[in-house]
Amino acid sequence: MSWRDLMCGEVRPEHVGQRLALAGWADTRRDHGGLVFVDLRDRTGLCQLVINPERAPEAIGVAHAVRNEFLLRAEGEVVPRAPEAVNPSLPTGAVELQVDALEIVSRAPALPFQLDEEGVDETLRLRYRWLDLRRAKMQRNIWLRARMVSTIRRVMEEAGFLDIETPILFKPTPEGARDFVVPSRLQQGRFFALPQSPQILKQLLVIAGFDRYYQIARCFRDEDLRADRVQEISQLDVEMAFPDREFIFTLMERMAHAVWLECLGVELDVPFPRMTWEEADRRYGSDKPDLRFGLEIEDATEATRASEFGVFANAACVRFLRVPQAFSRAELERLDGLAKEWGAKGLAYLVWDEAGEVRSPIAKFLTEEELAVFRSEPGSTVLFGADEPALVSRVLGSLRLHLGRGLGLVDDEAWRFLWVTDFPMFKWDEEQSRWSAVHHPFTRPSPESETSFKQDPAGALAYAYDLIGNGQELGGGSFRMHEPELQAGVFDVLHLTPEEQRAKFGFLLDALAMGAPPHGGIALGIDRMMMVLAREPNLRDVIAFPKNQAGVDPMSGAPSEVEEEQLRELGIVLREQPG
RNA sequence: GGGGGCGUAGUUCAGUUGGUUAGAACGCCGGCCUGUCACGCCGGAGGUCGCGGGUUCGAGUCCCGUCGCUCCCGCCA
Repeated sequence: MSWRDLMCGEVRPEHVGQRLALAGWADTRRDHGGLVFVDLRDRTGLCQLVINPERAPEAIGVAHAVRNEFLLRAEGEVVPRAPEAVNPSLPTGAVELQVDALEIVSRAPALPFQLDEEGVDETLRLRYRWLDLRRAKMQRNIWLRARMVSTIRRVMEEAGFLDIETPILFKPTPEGARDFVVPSRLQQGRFFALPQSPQILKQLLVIAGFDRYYQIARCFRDEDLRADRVQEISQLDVEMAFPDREFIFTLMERMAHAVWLECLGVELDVPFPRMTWEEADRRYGSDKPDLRFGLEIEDATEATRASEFGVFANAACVRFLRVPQAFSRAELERLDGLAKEWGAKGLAYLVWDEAGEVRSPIAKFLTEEELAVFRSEPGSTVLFGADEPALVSRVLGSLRLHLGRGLGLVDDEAWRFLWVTDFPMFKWDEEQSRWSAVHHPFTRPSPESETSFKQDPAGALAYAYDLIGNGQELGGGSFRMHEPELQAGVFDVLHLTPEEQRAKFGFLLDALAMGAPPHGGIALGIDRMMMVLAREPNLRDVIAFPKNQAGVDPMSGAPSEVEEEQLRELGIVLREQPG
């Protein structure tokens, strides 16, 4: 029998009467009335073995040696459990295996942590990842991930996309994240960079005539980590010639629909709604709005233009949130502190108490007409942002998320996807005092901005789109520039000199000049999508062997020092001895 | 680079205002009972309170430093 046949936990009522060989890790062992019971564990749960001394005398001796996490192999017959013995709240089910033969395949010491315990220190879990991965939740997540990837591949192949690999050892990219750098032994003093994304390569593939490319690509960014950010990710990378936005949206919707159906049996509503970046920013204060709850931002800039209250009258933008709770002074002070952390000068508010009366230090500055605009349900609070539009968006958007979660407004059962479109093309980089690309420097301006972006970078829109799921950015894409002059024009705005352009991606400019078709595509983060699908707040729990927040693998100890000989071969001298 | 939280038994945690021999649960070891399943009962082992320094008659507890983990900001085209 194959290993697959052996996996326990798959034993179901329809197997009654069948002879089976099962393998699994012992979860618990109990002796009772001369019988020995062993629970075997695997991904889907537990299966109980019953070892009867009359039926299998040798197996009793073996069973007595069994400890938790011993790997066992048992042969026997699947029998129904006496109805009165079936406790539906217990995981071992309505059938059990009457054992004829039992074998200890592999032994184990007492484990460094208990597999059924929640909240075990993550370093410990990562250090003994092979044990951690045996736990039901991790088994489920890794299985879901495999199904997701296989479904994605199926949908992409059916749509005629060709899976093409691109190099891991490549070249530093211009902007964006820090590169992981790899020294070259054969070319001493020179370095590869690991790709942050196969962006340029996939464009070259389409230019080369592979008009529908996809890849589940590893991407690397040497930036600080977060609960939802790791340095090494997988992304579904897609590019096509003669792109059509409707085609790409429909394809991605079909893909997400198939993944959710295949993995969870859930039917997503497609097509996904769409929203321009401007609308998302205005109504949700975010470019990745979480639509699982309301609490939309409202505008009062015009309504307070002539207000007695100078803060409102003089602000470029006045917006507000109606929160269905009358906050206390202490709560308002905490919120004020948060708003200041996010850059606000302060947080003006109106509290509508249970009697429908207003309580607020600013109420006396507002006219009856103005108050009428903000009148809300008794027992609610109106929170204001009054400043530059970008700042108001950021503060109210952050407040909205904070309050939506804190007040339990988020519908945890919901799946809310949407497309965000019409992003700005450039943003002003204060530190370097120059324009930088919002998306990436190969993103095409929208048709309306194509002729105006050089004169008006601030107003230029990109032919770009993001896919959002439950408030997480799942990925994004754009149409690219197949005209070298247009690409060069964007580089100009980004202040890349012609020399820099040549040095960094002359090969792309050359390719664009040799008969490039219109092209565009999208990239979706597999890990992020898994986080949403599995409803995991931590990306590391959907990755088999993740690194910790310091970028270290507690299991292997990577990154580690190398032999001096290796450094010599690479021509590398360390400035300081580590440690 | 910055801010918050945490660090006590194998694990998860408690530990009062600084005060006797640092506790619980689970796990582990031994025994008993028993168609049991979070089994039950009895017994046992197990601790450099992250590390270093300081204050004090006395520090798990207070102070300083340091290390590690985690969450967040910066950063992540």
